[in-house]
Amino acid sequence: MPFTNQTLDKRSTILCATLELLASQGFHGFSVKQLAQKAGVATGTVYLHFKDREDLIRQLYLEVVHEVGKHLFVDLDASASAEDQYRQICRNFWRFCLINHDILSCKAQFDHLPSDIRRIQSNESKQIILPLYQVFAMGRERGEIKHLPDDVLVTLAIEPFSSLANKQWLGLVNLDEAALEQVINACWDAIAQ
Amino acid sequence: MPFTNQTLDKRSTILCATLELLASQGFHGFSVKQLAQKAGVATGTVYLHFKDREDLIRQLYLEVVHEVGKHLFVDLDASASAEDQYRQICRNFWRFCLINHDILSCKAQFDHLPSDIRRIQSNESKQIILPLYQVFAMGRERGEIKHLPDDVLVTLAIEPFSSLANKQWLGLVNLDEAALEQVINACWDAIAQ
DNA sequence: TTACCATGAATGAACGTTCATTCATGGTGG
DNA sequence: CCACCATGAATGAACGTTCATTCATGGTAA
Repeated sequence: MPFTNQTLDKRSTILCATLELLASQGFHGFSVKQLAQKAGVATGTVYLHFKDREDLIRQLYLEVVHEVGKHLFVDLDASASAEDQYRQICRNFWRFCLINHDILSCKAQFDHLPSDIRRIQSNESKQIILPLYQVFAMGRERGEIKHLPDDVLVTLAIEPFSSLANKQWLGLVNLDEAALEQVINACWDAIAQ
Repeated sequence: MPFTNQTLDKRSTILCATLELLASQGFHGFSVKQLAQKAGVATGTVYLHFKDREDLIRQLYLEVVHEVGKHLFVDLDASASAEDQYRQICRNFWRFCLINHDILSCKAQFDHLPSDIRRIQSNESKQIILPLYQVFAMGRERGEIKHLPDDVLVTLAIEPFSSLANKQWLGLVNLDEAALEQVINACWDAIAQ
């Protein structure tokens, strides 16, 4: 269980500190020396667990993606309608983004890196959100969801929540439960047939 | 006229090279020496026009925001309905994102920096898209647009296009004119009352 | 000649990475 | 039960490199 600061093995401790440092200092302000200090280990220790700086960051990204995936599909009723399943995913994602802002911040930085230097295969994250695509497929088949490519549907129906969670963190918006449901309605309107 | 590689004054030449370098190498891979090489000037010349690295980058961001604003509202008929004006803005934004991918890439990197190190006031970008807020206000008054905060409307109705343009650049989607209109319809559905 | 822009070698700080060394640990022979 | 040793995780000083920034110098237009 990464990303909780209890007694962890060294590897998780280092990954956890990397997450916090990247989320607060950004890619550019991140240094291995600072990381070691934050993690409470020697600089050399980092290199016992990770090949180099790039390996460390790549492995963090994998953890981040898995962490998101782990929370997206909880309490999902596979027999429910596409709309109901989608709405539950939205609530899960929103709650996750609010609680784990560090993860959200890191993921946003990764995802908006120039494609030239982003060595991480996005296949990983595609794999993770497969259940979402199944919900979309079901909705399309039953004529409840517009016939748009999965990538477009994700943009219209999922990404707004991470953007809004970030704005909420910045204090630009403040969505309570009721407002969240309004936004979910709006997003459903966007993809509903 | 920045961002075009014709005979420019030194300042614009440097800003232009900064844009290209940031868009391709990212924040972390960017160095002043490399910039000087790309711009065809000596490293010292950079410091004749900009106080330091941070000043250079901050000024680039201002240029980027202005450039976006300059293209968002062209061919806009102020007497048209909120929906028609919104649709025109979407087309403008989409076309701009496709043509100026470097600017899009830079802006995305800026906008997803951790708030702690992002010294740039977002007041600037708020000011730039004021006409958009007026369209939203009009739509809300006439009961054509949902009663949601401006920031939420921007997320639902504008941001998807930059996200999709980026995906198009990555080859994940490929929207022709007809598909674009479908997406505009979907976004309008999201914000329409 | 003068004023000024442009240059790029020089500088010291900071970077990622390495590696000789330390030391808490657990197994083993007496 | 003790004394001894082998182990390898952890350390952090040191290394070579690269960074942002400076400034004495050279070139050019007026």
